[in-house]
Amino acid sequence: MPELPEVETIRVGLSALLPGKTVRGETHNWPKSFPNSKADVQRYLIGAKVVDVTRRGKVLIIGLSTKYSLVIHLKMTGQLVYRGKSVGFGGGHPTDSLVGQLPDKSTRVVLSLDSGKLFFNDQRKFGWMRLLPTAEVPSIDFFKKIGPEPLSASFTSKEFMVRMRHRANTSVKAALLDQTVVAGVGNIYADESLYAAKIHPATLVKNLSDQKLQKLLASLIEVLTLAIKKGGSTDRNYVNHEGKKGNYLNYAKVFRKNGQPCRAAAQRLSKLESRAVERTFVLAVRS
DNA sequence: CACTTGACCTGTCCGC
DNA sequence: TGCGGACAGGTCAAGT
Repeated sequence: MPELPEVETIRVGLSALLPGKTVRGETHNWPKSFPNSKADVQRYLIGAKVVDVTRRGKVLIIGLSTKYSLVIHLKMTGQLVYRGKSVGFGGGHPTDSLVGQLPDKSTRVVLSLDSGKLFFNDQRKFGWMRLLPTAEVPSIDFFKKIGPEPLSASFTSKEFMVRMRHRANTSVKAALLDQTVVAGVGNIYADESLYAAKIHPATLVKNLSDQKLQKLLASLIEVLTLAIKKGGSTDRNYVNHEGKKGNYLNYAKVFRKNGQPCRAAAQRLSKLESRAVERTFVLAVRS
């Protein structure tokens, strides 16, 4: 679930907390969540200072003074929650938090730092965190094939169109979800940007005009920017570095609105007509 | 190369 | 109430 806006929210939060702090310990209870050897942990993680926290697509990268990095993919249900020692490891405010006392039963990895602990929770165990030499990070398979950052100033609509056209025979939604086309888009922001651009998700890319694709990119940028501003989306699982939910779904127009009347249609159509549009709308929400 | 499918996992919900 | 199955949806490996 964590897509670009959610991972970016965590990145900003951890950037304010971790740099300069030293890692004192690491424990994990599910090997796939942290596959490195004990020897590597001793050599490159314990005693290392956090240098920076960066992001590429949906992947978070914690740079270390040992010239190794912790590369983290939250996949569907991953959470990265920091609790300072002064605060203790108890839960957050009940209304805006989804996590209580930590560690909990979904905690897979705990990093101890001088100032507190970083908890990697992952209900479904799809996510992972691994130590890699910083210089090798860009050359792992995932990063070698990944597309450009949609919010980067150097990303042009021309490049977007070229990449989309390579997926001529797939649905436009499948193309948007393909990380080698554009980095960081998942289900929520694909649905929202397609709706904003008035494109049915099942439309084949080859049947979209250049103009439509340009509109789609503009919508995507708009949607992602607002989502970051609202701290990301919490559907069921996502929380930020403080364990708090995101607010974007209050602004979402279609994601998880299956069966509800179409707002755009309700504004300008008679009851009879809007009923027909509602059916189309429900179709459009399904992936 | 373009595209599809199955595997990886657990918690939740729905029908019987 | 308990129990099985569908579903949730991001990647990767292996398939056509």
